[in-house]
Amino acid sequence: MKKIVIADDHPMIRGALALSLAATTAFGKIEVLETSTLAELLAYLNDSGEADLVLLDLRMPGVNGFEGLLTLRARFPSTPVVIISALEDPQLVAEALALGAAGFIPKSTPRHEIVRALNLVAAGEVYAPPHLDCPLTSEAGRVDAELAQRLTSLTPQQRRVLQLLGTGKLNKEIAYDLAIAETTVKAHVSSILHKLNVYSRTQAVVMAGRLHLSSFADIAEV
Amino acid sequence: MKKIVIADDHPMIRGALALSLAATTAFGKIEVLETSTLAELLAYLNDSGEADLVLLDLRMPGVNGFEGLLTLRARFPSTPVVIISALEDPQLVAEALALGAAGFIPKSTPRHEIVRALNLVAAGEVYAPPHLDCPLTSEAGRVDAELAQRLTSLTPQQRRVLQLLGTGKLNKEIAYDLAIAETTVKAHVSSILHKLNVYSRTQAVVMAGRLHLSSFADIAEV
DNA sequence: GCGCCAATAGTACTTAGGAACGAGGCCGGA
DNA sequence: TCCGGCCTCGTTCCTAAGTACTATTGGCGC
Repeated sequence: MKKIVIADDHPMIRGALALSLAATTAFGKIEVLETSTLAELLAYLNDSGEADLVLLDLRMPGVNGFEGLLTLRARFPSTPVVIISALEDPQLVAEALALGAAGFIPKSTPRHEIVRALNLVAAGEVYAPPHLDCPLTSEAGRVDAELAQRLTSLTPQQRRVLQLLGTGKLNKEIAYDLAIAETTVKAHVSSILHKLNVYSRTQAVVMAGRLHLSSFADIAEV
Repeated sequence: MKKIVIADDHPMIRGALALSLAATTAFGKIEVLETSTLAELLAYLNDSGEADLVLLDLRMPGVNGFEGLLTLRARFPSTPVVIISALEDPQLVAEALALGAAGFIPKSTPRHEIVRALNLVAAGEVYAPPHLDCPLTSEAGRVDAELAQRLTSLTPQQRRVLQLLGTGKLNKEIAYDLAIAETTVKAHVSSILHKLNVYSRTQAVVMAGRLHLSSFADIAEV
């Protein structure tokens, strides 16, 4: 019995995805749960242990970018996450996959294709929309792709630290939040700075912040 | 002879605005210049002194949010800046005006209304799209409005410092860039932190970064 | 068992950040 | 003319940040 969680603030989308899941054979017997906020999703995973798959909307109340994906990858590294999104910017897809998403399914994808995608993911493969031309080499996304590359080189705990860094917290506060010593936080921060090739926490925050939102800003203008 | 600069990366828009300017009587005799990048605009203003009006597109290559407006307000506080934008989110308008824009003209505005808006601005008034309902009280924009309010309380030099802070620069680097002593930079940073009601440069950067991009992210999802 | 790596944590050290003073110059408004 | 705000710069002091080591633990693959 596989546990699959759908996280999307739009009930209609959740319903459609649940239908597609029901039509997917590769998972065998499945149990589908739905949540409408990131907090709800995290609370559930914390209580009931890791799920076997998470379908995550990129845009949820209170979470604009890849924060949700990053959080999930950090706290539950072994749980595959498929990104669901109304947007299908190649750069966005590239970043999502670089950040460890197991797939990227635009909401405009036809049902049968969604089923095919889910079967792929169930088999451990990575799914990307086929009509997007080689996303990783798109010229505009090169910088972000490299940035995403660097972010993926972070360990789960380091991602947690980076996330808290992004809220402007002090090392001491981060240590308290993660229940570890401040020296350990410093060790993580040093490692993060090296991996991101910057020399101050502020620069690290700027880089991370860019990834969270830049993709949206770039396509906001019609 | 009034000097007016149009900054927009789209030639068609520039042309349309130039036409509207030609039909505007309140400025008297005018000289219209066009630039397609923010850097070009700044270079021109640096060389030839302040203009009498700048029409600035919100979305230019390399500048996603209010960075251009902030920069202009910081370096040339007495030059009125009218924001041109394809977007007309009330919150966006509120923020732009709070940041000192002399007006906000959506690209969908009909020609005669643009002329009316420019006449208003020429008379020292502030123009906002009339069909947007009391932008400053929109519930979702309250936080950002307050934030914008705080940012406007910064002095021009402090805005310059904040902008450099936003790139992750050290105090020493900021001092070098602005050709002032590091102690002076520290004084500015301290003042900025007080005004923004935060206690570290990183938090200040996060706040500023939120304003630059949040509006775009909030409306990116259709 | 052995080696690798993430995570933890410690010590010692240097530098950056920031607060809290004071103080002088400049400029525009009352 | 005086006052106040902005910008400048200095001193002193404390804390936060970051580096450079070392070391232990536990998991995971060979």
